[in-house]
Amino acid sequence: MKQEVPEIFLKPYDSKEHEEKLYQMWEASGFFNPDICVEKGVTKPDAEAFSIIMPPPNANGRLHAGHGTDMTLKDIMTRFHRMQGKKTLFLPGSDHAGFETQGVFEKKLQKEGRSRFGMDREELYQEIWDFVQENKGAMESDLRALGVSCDWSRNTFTLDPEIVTKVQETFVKMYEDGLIYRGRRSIHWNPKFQTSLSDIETMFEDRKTPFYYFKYGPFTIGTVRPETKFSDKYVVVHPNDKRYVEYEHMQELEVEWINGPIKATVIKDEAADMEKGSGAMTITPWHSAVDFELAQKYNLPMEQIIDWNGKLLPVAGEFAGMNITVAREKIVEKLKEKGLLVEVDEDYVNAVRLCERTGVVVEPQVKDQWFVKMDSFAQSVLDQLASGETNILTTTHEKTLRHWMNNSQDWNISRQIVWGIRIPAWFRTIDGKEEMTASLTEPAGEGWMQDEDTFDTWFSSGQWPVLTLRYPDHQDFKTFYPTSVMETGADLVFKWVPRMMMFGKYLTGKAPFKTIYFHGMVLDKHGKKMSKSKGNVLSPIKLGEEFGTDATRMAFVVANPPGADMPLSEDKVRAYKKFANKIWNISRFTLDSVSDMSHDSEPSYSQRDTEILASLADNTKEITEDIEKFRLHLAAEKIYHYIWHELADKILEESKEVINGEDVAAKLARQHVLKECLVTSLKLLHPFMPYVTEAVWQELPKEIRDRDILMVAQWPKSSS
RNA sequence: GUCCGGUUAGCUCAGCUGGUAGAGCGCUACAUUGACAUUGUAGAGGUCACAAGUUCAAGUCUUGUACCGGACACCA
Repeated sequence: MKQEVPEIFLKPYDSKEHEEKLYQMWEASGFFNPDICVEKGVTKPDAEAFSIIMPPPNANGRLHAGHGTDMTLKDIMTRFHRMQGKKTLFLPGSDHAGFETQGVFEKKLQKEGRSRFGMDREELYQEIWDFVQENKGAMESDLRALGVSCDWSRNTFTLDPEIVTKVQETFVKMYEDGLIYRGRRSIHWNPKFQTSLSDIETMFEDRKTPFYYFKYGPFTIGTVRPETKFSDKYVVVHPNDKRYVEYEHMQELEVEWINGPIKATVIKDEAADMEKGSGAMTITPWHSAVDFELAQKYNLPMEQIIDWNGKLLPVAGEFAGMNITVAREKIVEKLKEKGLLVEVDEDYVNAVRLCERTGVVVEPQVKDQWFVKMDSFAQSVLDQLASGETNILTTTHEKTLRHWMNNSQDWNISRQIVWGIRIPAWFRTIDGKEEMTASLTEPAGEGWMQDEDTFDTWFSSGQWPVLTLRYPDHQDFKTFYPTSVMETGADLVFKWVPRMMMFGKYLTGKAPFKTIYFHGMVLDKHGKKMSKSKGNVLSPIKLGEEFGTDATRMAFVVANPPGADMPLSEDKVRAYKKFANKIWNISRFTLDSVSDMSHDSEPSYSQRDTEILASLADNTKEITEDIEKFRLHLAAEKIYHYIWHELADKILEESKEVINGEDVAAKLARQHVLKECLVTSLKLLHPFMPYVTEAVWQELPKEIRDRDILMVAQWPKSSS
């Protein structure tokens, strides 16, 4: 009985016609959820687990090319393992992205002529919450458009009440375990956004800054920051510096300085670099991390010169109240008038520390903050790598991470912003004595005030695998922890990844993931960084609309090995759009060729038939292995190559003769072969190009498909 | 300064455990009522930076050279 080939195949594949419908079908089927897969019998109850956690995309923006790679790679692995019959969970979530979001929101306020200062804490929080909810919805619809097969029923937000409580509990536990301390230390201060930052939230930028040499008593000192020098009462020289042998350690001298004579003390310490300038420097402990350490070493007094807004304090005398950028020139002018300016190096290039998110110049300040002791945690991360409990696919990133862990600093986790999880610490002063404690609820007794600060965003996202799987009691935690793979951007190698490793091990005793897969950055077709200002940004959503999501996904994975940056061009995406259409036409041809085939008859294969099936099995084996071993870029290329240059170019071409020939037995055998090639190819390609393969699958006669939905069909066996 | 990379077709890049090289774009020719104009088919194009070594065999492993680049650190 001849079956008509569905009409839909008569025109080229139109992604727009299918994608949304198919996603809705998948979602409605419930098969994104591993529990439902078990319930409905597509996964065995005792099947092995495969789990992957979505790095929470920030809830303040849309999906960009980086996310495109990220989500595509994860979804490929998810779909593959699901088809292999594993209990497969891809768990979605989003991150409140503390300071970053508040920064974005404050810019919005600025545009509206408003400011967060003076706003009520609750009111501000609520406004940001609403702002984020909107963006969060947009982000989630972007993920759906990309065909991401994650389990939306488990969608988690870092500010869900349950998560907030868990994060606070971790703080209390760490406080009680002595892993967190309150310290008065030199921190990075963002004067515009009024918060402290951790090292990794800052970056350096080379700027041409005049380098001034001033006369300081008998010394010549060099500086790029005269505005901090008002109360510099200590001059440091190297103990071996022959120029200064006549001065002794702690010797006092009277020197003429900015606002008149002061008493200066000589410090001899190896921190002074004899090669640099005159070899003598004065120190400003409050506004320099290096100076701060020296001051601590010798127990020197510290004085704040610049206030929290970047203006000079009364210690600056006539310059008090001035913004430091304005004050600098005036101070230099005054020193020049006093004859204390020796020389100016106008070509000096200085590395200025900036806030990574906002570009604001960061001011070192001394402040009481919460710090995580990193020694034991850094060791824990190193141990996880050394023992092989966690394996990083790319050795170069493993080296980077090791290097970072061997040089880790204590981590400042307090932020002076409201958008985040409030630190559950309490302070009070009783009889002039300060007390503090950590507790989820207000401690007993009078006068306790909760810390106003919130956690650094990485403090919560660092616990993500543990939090999303509902440690410690939930069944998800028992089934899916440790997660199988952490696939994320290489830029997170020392931001997010080690924090998850330290928290995961600390809280559960087990590393949070077995394998770490880093992908690189998506660059433009010339290998340049994508940026809005250059106008070379490619949006995965727009590419999907123009060329189809399948084509976009293929472009993100082919020739994109772990760890390396990848240039992306529209041409590349367009090429895979052609491929989607090729699948469409192969399917049409095959369905037409097998339309009068008898499915229950036993074929008698020719030698060539056997060869074709053997080659199919070989390809299946290689592609399966490539995916299992995280060589997704090779698997994608192989399936592409097989379908186009073997199946279409050779097998289909040579089959025309057999199908149209007189030999009924040979025709029947070849029909079985073609059917097998099509079904297997669709399955192999499905993780990469889910839409077009599913669209074809839905048109296949029931006799030749093992499940109604390709997404949960059984992965082909590689041995024939 | 410390630590990492890279050098393969005109361009941008793949190439897993060593077996004389691949993709996309570009280029050339042919093909349009028989799966495919949202094109297809065929083809040209590479002493795999250089040198030495290991090996029966090196783009692939080792060492060195040259030239590019990245990350981190540094505000005297």
